[in-house]
Amino acid sequence: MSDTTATDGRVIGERALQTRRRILEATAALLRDQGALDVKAMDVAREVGTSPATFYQYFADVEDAIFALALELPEKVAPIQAQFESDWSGPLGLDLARQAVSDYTDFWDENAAVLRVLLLRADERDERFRQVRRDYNAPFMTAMVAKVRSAQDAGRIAKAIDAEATAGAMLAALDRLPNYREGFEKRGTSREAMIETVARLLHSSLTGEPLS
Amino acid sequence: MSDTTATDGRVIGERALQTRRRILEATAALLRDQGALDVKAMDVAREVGTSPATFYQYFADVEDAIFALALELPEKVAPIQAQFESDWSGPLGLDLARQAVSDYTDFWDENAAVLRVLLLRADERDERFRQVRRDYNAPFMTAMVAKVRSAQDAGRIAKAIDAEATAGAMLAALDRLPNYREGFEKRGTSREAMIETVARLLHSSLTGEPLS
DNA sequence: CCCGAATTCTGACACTCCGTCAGATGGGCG
DNA sequence: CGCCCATCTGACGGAGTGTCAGAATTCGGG
Repeated sequence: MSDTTATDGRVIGERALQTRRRILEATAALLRDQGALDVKAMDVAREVGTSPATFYQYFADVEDAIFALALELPEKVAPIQAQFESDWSGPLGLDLARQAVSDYTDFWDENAAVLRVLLLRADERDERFRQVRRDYNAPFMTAMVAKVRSAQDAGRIAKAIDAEATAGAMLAALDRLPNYREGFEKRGTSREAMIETVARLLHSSLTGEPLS
Repeated sequence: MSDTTATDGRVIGERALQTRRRILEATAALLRDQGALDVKAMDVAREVGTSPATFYQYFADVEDAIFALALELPEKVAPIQAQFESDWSGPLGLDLARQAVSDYTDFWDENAAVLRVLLLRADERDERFRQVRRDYNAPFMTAMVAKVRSAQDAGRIAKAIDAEATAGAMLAALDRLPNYREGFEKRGTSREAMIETVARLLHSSLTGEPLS
């Protein structure tokens, strides 16, 4: 694990680490409140109560600070990824799926602002955000692909189905649906109903067991 | 249908409409090439070969120009939405689903840059982008919800499934997967395989017919 | 064809933000 | 206490933002 450095490359000490951390927190807060297009380096500096020059001591620009926040996501999401590795076939499978979907939804709610930028910049083909997205997605994908493959071996899912594409589609649903939650709730679909449904879709699509 | 106006509210004529159009095209091009966070009003003006002041005559800022581009999407996507309204049950259903998924994927590939900002700003709770997202999504949602409901009435999908959430999950897959295409192709999943798989997932989840 | 009025465009400006220094500050250690 | 080095910042040139007043262009009527 490499040490944290300033923009000029030098390894930084304890006081600087704290400053850097405060800058990251302020960036995250502004991202939540104002959206990705409106966060200015100068706003962050003001929020932290420091000079703009200090911001540039630690980050090349605002995007670079958001990138640093994105780097912290794979680690935070690891326990949830682990839940996707258990065996979801059999009578308890749906319960496991439900728990996994619920936890992943919570995770999204807490980290939505950073996740949105991560996905946006990766979609826009920025190589370093892509790398983080890969690290973030890979454990989900691997686990879900394995489920589909084993359902295919058991003859419960057609061979014409592509395991990777199926896993990708399920991850897509998990990543976009939290963003639609508010709209759903306005139209009478509760959080619980959403989780229940997505869990069943996931469970059915990954294990090949019928939608009931 | 209301007339197009300048930022000061006056209705504009033919020459101005053309200028506005050129500004929009330049904005779309820069959005594709540089990503949402990097488009400057001045870049757009340079690209069009006009003074920055002209840009501000038609749009309050860059986001406003992107919003104008987003406003054109619902109309462009209408023919594809119509494809979701046909009956997908029976032996031809899967073919119809395949065609719909293929066309929607093409649409995404052509309009990805604007769609990404539309979704981002709507996710970030910007009210006017939300309104456009609603207009854009509603026909898809209505059509897909109807399919699920009728499959539920026929007993092929459990009542515990929420029709809206199912439709939302499928739309989520359709909206995010084009962004993963490149990564999939690098790992050996062709565009055709992806469309085939998503079509089957859609077909199965919306009609309740087995995944084979 | 020319003129005046309406429309469209832009130079110029004040302001804010960006990004980089050289040098000031300050906390820990001998 | 005083030195040293990590850390911070004032100050600056450059770029982007957003707004005018007035210049340029178009167009209809005479």
